[in-house]
Amino acid sequence: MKRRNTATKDAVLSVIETSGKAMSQTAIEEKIGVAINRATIYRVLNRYCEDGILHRIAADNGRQYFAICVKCDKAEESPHHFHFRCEKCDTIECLPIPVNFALPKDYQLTQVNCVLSGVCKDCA
Amino acid sequence: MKRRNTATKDAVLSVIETSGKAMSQTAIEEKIGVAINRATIYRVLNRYCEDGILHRIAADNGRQYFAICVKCDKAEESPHHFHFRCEKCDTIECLPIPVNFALPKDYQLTQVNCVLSGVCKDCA
DNA sequence: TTATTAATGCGATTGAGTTGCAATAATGAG
DNA sequence: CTCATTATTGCAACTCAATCGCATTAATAA
Repeated sequence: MKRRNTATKDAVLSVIETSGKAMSQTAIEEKIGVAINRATIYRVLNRYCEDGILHRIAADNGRQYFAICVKCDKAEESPHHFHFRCEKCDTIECLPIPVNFALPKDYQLTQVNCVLSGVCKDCA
Repeated sequence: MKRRNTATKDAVLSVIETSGKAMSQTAIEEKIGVAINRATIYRVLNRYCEDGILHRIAADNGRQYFAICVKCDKAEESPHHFHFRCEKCDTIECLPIPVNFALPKDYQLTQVNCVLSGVCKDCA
């Protein structure tokens, strides 16, 4: 299914880029300025994830956050990193800390989701 | 608020103990045999978490899982470990792999939630 | 045995995320 | 540029996990 360029898609990506952090649908809707339907935002986010533009973080508050990871397209040896969710400003940022582990024999890995929570340096 | 002993509480803990893994409310309700209200199960689970009997794992499928961690009461230096969620049998197990990281300056940590997903050794 | 109040069941509610469907609009062909 | 195709959007309804209010039940201590 070929993608089309729309103002909505650009606006969503732009808001996330500007924030420099991972954002939830709610946060995006608040910051985006124009009125965009909730379902549309989710669809845009999901498409970006499919296309490898964004990555999805499942936070311990049960919500999904979406981030542009600069490392994603660089084919690094350690694509998995920790995330930090600030309970005060409700944002998630990608920490430059690789996640290291040795999975036991016969386990097959498809997803890594590591989120540390607390108060970030800006809110401390 | 003083706790009271009830058959429900014992049954919930027993099911989790028997499974040896982390379980969701749904899984507990299925396995427990007797009919216990959904809200009650959640309340029991939340109370056990408050009391330090269980710990809560927020999985990347958006659901909560509850586990008895044998290490919880041993005051280890590394209480945080990885969890593995099997996408086939829908269980989560605590892996004996410590989570190591050095949080940047001025960050305050309150929660660690690390979940690896894929197929476990029993389902491979 | 009785009073206190924690625990439970039920139904309603919240909140995140998804889906069906009709309307709109981006793109490529002519 | 015009038109047809179909991706995208908005809206409303819906699913699912989890919570909450309230009346009822039952564990505990006096």
